[in-house]
Amino acid sequence: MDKTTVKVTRSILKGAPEPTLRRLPLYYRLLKQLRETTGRTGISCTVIGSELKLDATQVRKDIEMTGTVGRPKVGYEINELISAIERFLGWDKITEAFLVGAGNLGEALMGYPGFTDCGLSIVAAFDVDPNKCHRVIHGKHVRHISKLTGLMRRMRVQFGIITVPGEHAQQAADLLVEGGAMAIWNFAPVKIHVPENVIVTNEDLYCSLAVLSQKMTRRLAETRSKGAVKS
Amino acid sequence: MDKTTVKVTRSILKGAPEPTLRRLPLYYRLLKQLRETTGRTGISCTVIGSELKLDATQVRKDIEMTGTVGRPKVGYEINELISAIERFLGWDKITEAFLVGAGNLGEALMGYPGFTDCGLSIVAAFDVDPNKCHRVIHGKHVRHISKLTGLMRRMRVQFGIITVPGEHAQQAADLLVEGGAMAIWNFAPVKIHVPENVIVTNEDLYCSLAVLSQKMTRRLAETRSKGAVKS
DNA sequence: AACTAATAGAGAATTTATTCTCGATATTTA
DNA sequence: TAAATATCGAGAATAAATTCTCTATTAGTT
Repeated sequence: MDKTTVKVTRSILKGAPEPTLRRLPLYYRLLKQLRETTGRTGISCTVIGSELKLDATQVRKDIEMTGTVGRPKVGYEINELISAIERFLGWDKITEAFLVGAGNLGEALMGYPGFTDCGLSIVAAFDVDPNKCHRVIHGKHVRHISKLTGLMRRMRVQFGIITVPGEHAQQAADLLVEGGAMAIWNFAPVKIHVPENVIVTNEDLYCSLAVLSQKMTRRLAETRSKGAVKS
Repeated sequence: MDKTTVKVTRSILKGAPEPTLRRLPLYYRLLKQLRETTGRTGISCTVIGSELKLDATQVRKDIEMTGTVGRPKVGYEINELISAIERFLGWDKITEAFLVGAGNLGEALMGYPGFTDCGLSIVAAFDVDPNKCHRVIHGKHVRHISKLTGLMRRMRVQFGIITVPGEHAQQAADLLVEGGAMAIWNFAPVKIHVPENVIVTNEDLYCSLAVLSQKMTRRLAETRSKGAVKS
């Protein structure tokens, strides 16, 4: 068993570091785009790095996690790399999802292009508001929330997306858990409590905003002091 | 100049580490909630940590960045801590923003509760589609995109939010830059190119999805092998 | 007033992530 | 064919983030 195998095995056992996981989609998108727009079949870390303004070694280590091997002087096969990323992230298999909260955000997600590439298929949406129910948005039915648990069990859907207002997020989570959810993608800006075996990822806008806000604040402080402070 | 002062100064000069910045809003939310629902005035890192399932020392170091000092055996003043976080992130000052793309996602953001707490005020939205213009959503006017640059300069708005489909994101960014944007919050899943002095933060759903997808994939692999593989 | 328990704060130790360096290899060019 | 060059892959070095350990301080308790 060579070194690469060891690393790949570890990546499967312990999972890739989160920073790596968050960069893989960037490579994925770039690769797909290159495949579409240009005719090239190979790519090197150097090029990927300069396109995305990342260190080439970092790109190489990330790619290593997916198990793809390259060739000196040439780089990687674009097609092979794309497949490897899909396989590594589980984007090669279809995951069906229920969405709770058919408001604007929910509707936006239902029409989100490219989720298909990630194997994510939102099969139905649910809402408490009867006015929002019985509609069809982007080809998906919106049903009353009371139907969620039953349908979820029956259809064996294991993935839930929460796009309800914060104050109802916990209820939504409870229903999804009752329906047998294995994972929940929570867009509400609240911490939801679920059993330990349920995976939760929060999409918290305020966390990103904080990063941006502080950068702006520091930039403003710099310009105010006429560039005296260098970072 | 004591040690704390040194650290705070550094946090102003170099900025806090991103992981810290992303955790501060979690504390902020918890503190606000505690202030509203309970009558307590003080809080310790231990409590914050156990509430949010974070290490107490980590919480303490994060708080240290904001310049707040606590008292042994007691902890921190909730009010003081809230203000310190607001000040540190720049959430104590109002930032006016223009939003480009009045689709579902844009509409969702316009109605997002709590942006006010972060000092973020979306003052107007813009769209190419004439059908979407001249409406008022959540009290904000939607205007035609052709008006963006002029209005932005006139009103001295320096913050832009992009919620257009990926294929138009670059155009939107160009307009915002032309209008004098200092910072852009990009919700389109594409890399936008802007001058170096413009701050960009991407809200890329695919990056989060990648983290979640891989966790699910690994979980499925574990259960398939009947728990033989432990992480 | 002494004792106990809880906590902040400082600094060390550890872990994790990123970047650098070098050798091996494949491709292209002279 | 030989030389030059770009790249991967491995490992070392560095940097960043997290966690641990200890001390001093404060509030409550006996």
